[in-house]
Amino acid sequence: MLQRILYGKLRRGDAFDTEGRLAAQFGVSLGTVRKAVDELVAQNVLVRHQGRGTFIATHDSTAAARLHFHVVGRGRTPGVAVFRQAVERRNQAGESKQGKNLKLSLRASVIEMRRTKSWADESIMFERVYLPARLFPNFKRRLGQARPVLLYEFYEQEFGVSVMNFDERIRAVAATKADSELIDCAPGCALLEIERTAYGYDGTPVEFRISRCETRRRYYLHSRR
Amino acid sequence: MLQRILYGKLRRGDAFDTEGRLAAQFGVSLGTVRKAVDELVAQNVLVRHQGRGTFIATHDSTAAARLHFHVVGRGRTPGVAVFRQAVERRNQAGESKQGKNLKLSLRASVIEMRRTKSWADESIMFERVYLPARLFPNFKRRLGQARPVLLYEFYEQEFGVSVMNFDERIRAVAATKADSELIDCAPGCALLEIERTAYGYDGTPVEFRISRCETRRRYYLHSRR
DNA sequence: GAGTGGTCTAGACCACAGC
DNA sequence: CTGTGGTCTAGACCACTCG
Repeated sequence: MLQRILYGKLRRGDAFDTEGRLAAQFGVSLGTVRKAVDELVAQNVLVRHQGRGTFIATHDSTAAARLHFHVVGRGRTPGVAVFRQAVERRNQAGESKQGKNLKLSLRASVIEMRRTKSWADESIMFERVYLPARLFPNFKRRLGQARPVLLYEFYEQEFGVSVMNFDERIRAVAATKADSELIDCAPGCALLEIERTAYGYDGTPVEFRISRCETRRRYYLHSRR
Repeated sequence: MLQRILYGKLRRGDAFDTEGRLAAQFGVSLGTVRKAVDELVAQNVLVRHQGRGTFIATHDSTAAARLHFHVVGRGRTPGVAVFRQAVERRNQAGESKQGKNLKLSLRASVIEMRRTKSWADESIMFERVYLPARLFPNFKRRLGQARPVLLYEFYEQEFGVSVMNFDERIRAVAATKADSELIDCAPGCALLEIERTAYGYDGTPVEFRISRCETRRRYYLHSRR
């Protein structure tokens, strides 16, 4: 019910309607509206601020970043920086793993982005990111020289694409020679491979990403508390 | 508020009080009770069944197992079996990693269990499990010849210890020679190392576990949907 | 049919933010 | 001071389960 409003015109971060107004608009009681809003808050769609109002959640908050950023340093705080970033466009979605994971039709076009991440002068991660071109028009031009670390914030601000959920499939793999040139590790050393599919409001895949990460001084954290 | 009742006498799986009765007992209205119960349901403490009543959640349900079992096969369904299991008791908690993770005092005693898991005739996982002996009296005797696959179900039924939450820290490591004798893989091959701390109702650590897992035909799944 | 949870209503009062 | 969300109340009616 409330999802309809989100699809409409509102941008993330905007104030949402008052609970009282919503009750009137939908012709239901306040308690019912509160329950519906509660559910959307639980799904990180809305954020409440007592005395101020209800707002549409954004990705720039540290809380949201924590939901999507799972590799953390052992001990000291991380100093993340993006090292290298290259963008390419492909028209071959169809049979590839990326196309399947993004649930694209055979000839839909896909944007590919490669980047490495550094952590305190050490190159620790190599990522390949795939996006359905349909959702990200003029991607290369809009990216320009910017090298955003938080991609989801960038997607949201530039394209209105919000990541709500994800699946991650994690494996241990041996570094290839190519890996060892991009990540500070010897060929054959153990790397974490994280394959992620990210989904939007409506459950459509909006990003597919494969990351390889060196984990001698960091780890992937999965917490349920 | 309702936690108090759980600490009391009720066993898991038991029927819980009626919402109406709870409202009367606590001197609050039905709506308030419903909200409180909602929260406990969200935390997997209670389960509602319309028309039957509210029950204390158990670990034997497949849903609960899915919350705690993250390594899944690629494609076909898994046939899990426990291969080997050894129990040992130690009186040295203190300075060890296990002791720290279980937040034990220096001289508290710790139970150690080692086991391997097989999946379709292939040995794929080696686990070391550490338990605070205080919570698991007569562990070795009570285990007897049983080799439970679902340890959490066993903890719950035999000791009344319930796992509610966890942290998992995941790394990629190279198999040692010892690993390769327990897991079907060559020395040096990449393994997933999963370090888990499990917590009870009150947030106390009740189990610490280190697993090494071969991931050529399976992966660790982390899903937020 | 009696008892349970599931959903909803139309109010009340409080805590907090911002002018 | 006004408007917002936060919490609570005391009912109502429905859907489901089980004897």
